[in-house]
Amino acid sequence: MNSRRIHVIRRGAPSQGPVLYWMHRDFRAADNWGLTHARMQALRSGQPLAVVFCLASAFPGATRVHFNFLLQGLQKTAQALNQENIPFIALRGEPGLEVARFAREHKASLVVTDFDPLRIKARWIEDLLLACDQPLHEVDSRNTVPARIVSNRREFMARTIRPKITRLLAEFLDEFPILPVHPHPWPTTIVKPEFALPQPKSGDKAGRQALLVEPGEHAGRALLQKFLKEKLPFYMNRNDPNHDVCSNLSAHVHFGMLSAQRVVLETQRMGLAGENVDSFLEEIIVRRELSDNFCLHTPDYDSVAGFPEWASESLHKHRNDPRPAIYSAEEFKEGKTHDPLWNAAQTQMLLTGKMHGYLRMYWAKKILEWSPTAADALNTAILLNDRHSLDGRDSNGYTGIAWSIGGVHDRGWTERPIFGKVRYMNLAGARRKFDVDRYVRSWTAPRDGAST
DNA sequence: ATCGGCTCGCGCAA
DNA sequence: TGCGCGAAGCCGAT
Repeated sequence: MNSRRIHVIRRGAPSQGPVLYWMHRDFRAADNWGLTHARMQALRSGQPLAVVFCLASAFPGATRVHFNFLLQGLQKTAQALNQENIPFIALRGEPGLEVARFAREHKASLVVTDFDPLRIKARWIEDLLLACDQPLHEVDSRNTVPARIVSNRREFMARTIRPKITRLLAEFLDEFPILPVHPHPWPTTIVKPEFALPQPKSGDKAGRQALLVEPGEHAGRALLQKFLKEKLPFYMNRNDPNHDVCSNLSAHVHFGMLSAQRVVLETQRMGLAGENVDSFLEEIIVRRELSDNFCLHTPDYDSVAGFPEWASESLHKHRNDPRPAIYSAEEFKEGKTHDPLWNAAQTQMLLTGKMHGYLRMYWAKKILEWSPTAADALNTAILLNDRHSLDGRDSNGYTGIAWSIGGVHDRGWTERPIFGKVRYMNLAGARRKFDVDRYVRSWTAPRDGAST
């Protein structure tokens, strides 16, 4: 495999001892460069290999629905690893500390882990570095071209990162190697991981509906096949939420149950081409890379401090503009605004764990319009998305919301109240693009006590 | 239905 | 230094 995918965080003299792969972003056994690197190192040194996962006791914003999706997927991943003679070890607690403890106890010679630009992951990795002496390698399995290779600074917009990615695609869009079943068995008995899966309470619509999505890496590949065959030909309708043409892959991709690189390879293998394919590849390659680039090079990726200068100034200038309405966090959450389209989008997210791509922009921009300040709006949007979207707590989410509210990766537009020069969107625009009333009818929450 | 203006700054050509 | 152009638009003129 291309050694440029490997970012050495801590070097170490070669030593005898098992290799650990600490999985915390790319939750899959297949198409995983981090696991591939760990396996190849263990093969080379003739050592056993284990995959270690630690269930964080506290993961801000995550809910039972998220944990269910993750843990059900991990059961499949553990089975797949078992076929490869690689044990899957589930720990619980503070991830960096627990993985370090495990590495010390088993005298590991190397720890390999996933790349992730979010702050919480940087803290976990710092914890691990302080709590053990093992060398640590980080591998970017989330992006086709590793984020650290694409660019070493914050990119201005998609236009500036696109040529940098395109130049490197020939080098990094390669097939994942097939490796032998691992020949060196783990020396000690592994307690089979037991995930206590909290079941949705009866009457918990959100929990039930979100779980109708089949989790796991096999399900992710099946969804991909279905999308490429049945929906991609109609992808020109992607901005119409009444059309079921979106990939619906974001939850699987967010949890790393499906590799973005596999998506690209599979699209190519099927010989697909044309405008629809170009649009889809732009999303799965360029926009994803841009999101990781934004979070990697913007410490305040979830704060107004991360907004570009022109947008911050403009929003500040309009901070005292009268708002047509101000809603509390609770009113937003319950979908109790005056705008039926906004309420419908919010309801769709609450019930299914996802929101249509076009509506995400509209939804976030209206939160800006109906909040006391841009900072309040950003907090509200991030809180709701992290908590209720299955693909929340992802660089994509922080970047998309920063685009909507703070003009990140966008340019200025006609100055107007509240928004200043940040791009404005309204109901009239939505009506021009699709049948708003039809969408609203399909996602109007039934009132309590109403018959169905 | 379609067009131009709004508005900013990067990256490239010169 | 000048110029083209961009992550999803709006609005008024024609």
